Amino acid sequence: MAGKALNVRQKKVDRARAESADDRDDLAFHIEGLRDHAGYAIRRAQVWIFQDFIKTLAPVDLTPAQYSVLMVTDACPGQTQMAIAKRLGIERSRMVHLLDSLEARKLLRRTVSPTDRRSHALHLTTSGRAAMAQFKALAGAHERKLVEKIGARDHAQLLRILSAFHSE
Amino acid sequence: MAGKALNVRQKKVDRARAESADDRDDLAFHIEGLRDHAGYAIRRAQVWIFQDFIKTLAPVDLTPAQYSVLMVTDACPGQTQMAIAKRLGIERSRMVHLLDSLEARKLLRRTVSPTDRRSHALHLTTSGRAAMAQFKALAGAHERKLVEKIGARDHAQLLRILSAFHSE
DNA sequence: TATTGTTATACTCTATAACTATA
DNA sequence: TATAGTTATAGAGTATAACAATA
Repeated sequence: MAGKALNVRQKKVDRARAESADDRDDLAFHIEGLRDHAGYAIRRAQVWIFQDFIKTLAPVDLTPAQYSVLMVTDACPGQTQMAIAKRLGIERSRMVHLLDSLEARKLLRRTVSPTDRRSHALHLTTSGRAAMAQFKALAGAHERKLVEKIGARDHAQLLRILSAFHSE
Repeated sequence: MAGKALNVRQKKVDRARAESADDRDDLAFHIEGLRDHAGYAIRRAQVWIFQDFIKTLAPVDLTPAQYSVLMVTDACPGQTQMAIAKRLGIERSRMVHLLDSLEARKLLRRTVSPTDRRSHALHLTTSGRAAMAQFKALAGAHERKLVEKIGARDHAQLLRILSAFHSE
């Protein structure tokens, strides 16, 4: 690579940083400055996980966001758009389009709340509830691929550590 | 110019903070179906971490992506755009705009490589190198806030677990 | 022919503001 | 007045494709 000579010169200038950079790949080693930043690591992880989720659920054409709305609606029917949007950290204007797509596919429907006619209560349709079995199976297959990649023990650790962010 | 983007980002952060600790209704329990999905957990974590990074580095108006490019260029000067983009998982067309912004601020400069005149070698400017001390200090302050939130032990565990994604 | 950097387009997601219909 | 849902717009980020200069 073109940067090798320059890198050697840099080692002389900054001996402390270059001490163990001998025959390892330049960039691979020098990314070390970012290795202590969880933000960088978590971005790489999210890219991998979301890409695998989308790929695994391609047969049913569901994104992570769509799946999360279906899961919460299935588990807790009758909630309003706003309640679910807040809970999942989805903007309410974004939620409109998300629900439009799910309603167009007859997986979910909005009904005007009898107690507050401004609100829309959300319910899965009969076919939506039936489809959840396949959705969950595919999501489970995705999660198992992640377990395969990082190991069951670290997977459990990861979920435990990240649970600190659920209520933010 | 840069101040506008900064202001917008800051508003986002302030609003997120203001609404953070409000609603613990029955949805909190029913989110359980997503509890076993690392993708959901990791998205929530990334939102928190990136918002805190942006807020903490607001005085110098640097995004996580800009910071990562500066860090790698500082540690390993003379690399080409493509080499750094590949390493950081940034699209090469996106990298063009990132470098435009950093070059406009005189933090970094592109020079035509003498060995391959298609390539641009990247170096920090003198003022860019000098500014890195403050950037690193602020990024360190951000990371300490994360350590405060999840604990030093889990922070170390998190970095170790997520390192599995660095080479993907 | 292949690659580097660049430009352009389309699409997704986020943030914001305005509008309506209710409350 | 305030809130739920909707619509519209602007800003980032991502994914592609095409192009010129160079290898």
